[in-house]
Amino acid sequence: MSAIDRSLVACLPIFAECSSEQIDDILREARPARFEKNANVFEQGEKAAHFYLLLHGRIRACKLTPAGEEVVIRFIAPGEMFGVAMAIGRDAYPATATAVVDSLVLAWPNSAWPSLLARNPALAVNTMRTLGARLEESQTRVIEMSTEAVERRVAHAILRLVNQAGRKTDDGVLIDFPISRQDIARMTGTTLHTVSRILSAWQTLGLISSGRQKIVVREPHKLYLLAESSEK
Amino acid sequence: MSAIDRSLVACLPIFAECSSEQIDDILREARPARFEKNANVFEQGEKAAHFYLLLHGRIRACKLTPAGEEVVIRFIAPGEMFGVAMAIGRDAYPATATAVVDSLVLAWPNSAWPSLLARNPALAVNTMRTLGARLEESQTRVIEMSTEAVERRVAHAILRLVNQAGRKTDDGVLIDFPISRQDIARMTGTTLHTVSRILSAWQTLGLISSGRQKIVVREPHKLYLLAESSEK
DNA sequence: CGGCGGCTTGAGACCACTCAACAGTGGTGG
DNA sequence: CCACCACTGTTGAGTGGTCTCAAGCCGCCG
Repeated sequence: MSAIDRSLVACLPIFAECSSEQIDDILREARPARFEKNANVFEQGEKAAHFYLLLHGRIRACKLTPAGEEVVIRFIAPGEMFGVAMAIGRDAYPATATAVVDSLVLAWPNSAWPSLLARNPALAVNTMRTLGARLEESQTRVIEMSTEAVERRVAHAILRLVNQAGRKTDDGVLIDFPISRQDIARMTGTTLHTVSRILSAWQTLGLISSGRQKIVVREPHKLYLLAESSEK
Repeated sequence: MSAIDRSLVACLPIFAECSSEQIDDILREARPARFEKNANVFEQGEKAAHFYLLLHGRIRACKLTPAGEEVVIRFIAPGEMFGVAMAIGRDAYPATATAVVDSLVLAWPNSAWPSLLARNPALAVNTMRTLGARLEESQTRVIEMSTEAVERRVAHAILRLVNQAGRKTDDGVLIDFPISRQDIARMTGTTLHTVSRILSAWQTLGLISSGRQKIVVREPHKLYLLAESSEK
């Protein structure tokens, strides 16, 4: 079991600098779990009992505002850790994690964290890097929302999705999981109506082609120019 | 020298769980430095050579967008670490750090980081908590900018400043460092004109009193209600 | 085949931005 | 010590991008 797992995860950045023995050691305490599409791995506010590594599938991390609106924090790709409340000193999950397609995860009990950390110093370094990368992405979003109009924000969000989940096809780059106008609206701080209008306009221009929960970017470079150009 | 320093920093959360010997050990590699008001401790994009702890004063962390606009990431209070590019695996500073009042910092060479970490496991844990707290604050800002109108965002920003830098006075709670309308605009993604109008309105209502680079919150509770109330 | 969830599109209203002019404040140098 | 200037803040008018409200379409699944 753990031999199979190791081959799946050994090359992940989170285990960089770890020896095979250390990785086996870490994996020994993990249990695999499957979650169906639309199932929650955990919910915001729930007491954190485990932390996770996504092996296969796609997870959406979502926060609920006091007013009841939902904001998409990020989409989690295979190979990423998530639900690491323990690492940042919290005892409840700060967001809700939902499988957007059938997903396979590894789950560690929180109690395993301190000893894993003590035995594997590289894990701490890698976790700090991961947190740093997420912090930068979050700050990038703050900056975009501070300075950019809606169309540019949507363009940046879609380009980010292309980087994280793009799959080349004959027509262009497909975002390789179901994503709705509403999802994009909740990532960019706008409404599904405005997103729909923008995507329709782009479709007319030939930049993308899209359908029900599906987006194919036909002209990534032109979309990039639209996202970065300072005029207009 | 290091004995003096230790008494200043021993109670900081970043050194929680560290023994006196460990703290002395950490401080031995640090050098104090002073920065005058408006001086930059470091600039965005500059190669990171040191990481810092603010002992006294106030630092503003600011990011410049490709289009040349500035966004205020945060204000750093005494006792906080900053410029920890090394910890998150970057070799350049991601933002510019400017002293908003005359400030005193401790500076460590980046080369000290790995050995400090190796010798003080608690430092890694505390750094992860710090990063986690910043990540949450950044995400909170994303959520506010996604879902709230400008007036509420300004209210939240000012309440945050009250928590971080509030000083009780006869008139109310003073934000204890010079802060302009422009600063608030760059924290909330709006313009100094709009901030000025909002603060003028609040002044008329008696919620605050303000002047040149000065804000006193007279009615924190009413401001809180304004920030949270779902109607309007 | 019916219903539901996702998507599209139009019309109107309004918040916040832009542009513009001016007033207070504090620091500086003659 | 006063005059000047740079910086900060105030306020008005007009505009436009985005939201809200509303209606209807499409495609999938039960």
